[in-house]
Amino acid sequence: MKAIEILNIHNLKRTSCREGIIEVVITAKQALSENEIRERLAGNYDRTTFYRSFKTLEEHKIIHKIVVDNQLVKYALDNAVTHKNEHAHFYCNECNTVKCLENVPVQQYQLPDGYFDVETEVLIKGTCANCKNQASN
Amino acid sequence: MKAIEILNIHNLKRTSCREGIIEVVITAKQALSENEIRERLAGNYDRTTFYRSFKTLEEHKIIHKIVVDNQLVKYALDNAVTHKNEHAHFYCNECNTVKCLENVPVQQYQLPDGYFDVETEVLIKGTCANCKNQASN
DNA sequence: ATACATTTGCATCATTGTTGCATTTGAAAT
DNA sequence: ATTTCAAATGCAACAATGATGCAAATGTAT
Repeated sequence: MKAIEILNIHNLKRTSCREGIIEVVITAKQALSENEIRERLAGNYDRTTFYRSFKTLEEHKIIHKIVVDNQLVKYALDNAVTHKNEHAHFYCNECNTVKCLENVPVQQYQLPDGYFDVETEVLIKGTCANCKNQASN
Repeated sequence: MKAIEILNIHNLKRTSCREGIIEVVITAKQALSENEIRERLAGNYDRTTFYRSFKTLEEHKIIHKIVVDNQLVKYALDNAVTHKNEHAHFYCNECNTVKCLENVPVQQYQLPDGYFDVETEVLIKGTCANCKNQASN
């Protein structure tokens, strides 16, 4: 799926900023921060534009945001695009990266009476496979 | 358990700021933000002092932090004090409150090979029992 | 090529997190 | 009770993220 197709499907204007963000996020192996996305982008965009683009893409469920410990914000392609389920996220304390665990679905939680859930976020913190290997060398 | 006892157990100096924060959090029915805690406190403390007090109390697992959508930060008494398990948290979209679901333990997630987990955060968003009742009136 | 709604860039501000450093305070020793 | 010193506080300063108003630029339908 190309960035422009995604924008068309959602009836969003095909601006270079939006297109660029989607392309970067599609090809990324991990969730990326605002600055990491900016570095991988050709154009030079204002922070506000970035912020508003992220917001728009989030609202259309093209990307989603993962926040670690308040302040570390990362973006990744959303399930709605990849046609997968809600998944858990993993934050590696060693390399500071966030990965979508696409094969780790969010579990159902039994809520107390009267509670109604809309969405569940699961963030697992620890050491990723990459960093664990390095540690055992 | 009194605030001073808790500080003594952890070998922390009994400063009025720390004591006050613990007392507020112990009696709170929900997780509270920095400002909500400040309002319930007698003394007037600098933001940095607050920040460092929270950090110290967190490090000693006396309180813990719940972050909603990056920016909404709430504090609550930690499991280690109440002798309970790691639990899920609930954010109510209606009344904007965060509650510890002490009876909803965090579930175990099966991670991909090589991944090692240390901690899992679960935040469930939706409507709380209180707000659901009001809606049905 | 034109027109207009949308998006962008810039300015500005709020909230949370963080650090350095001088001053104050808690608590141990006398 | 007084002294002493490590630890905590208050203040200043700064970083990252979120947010809004408004004029200028841009995408897209005509």
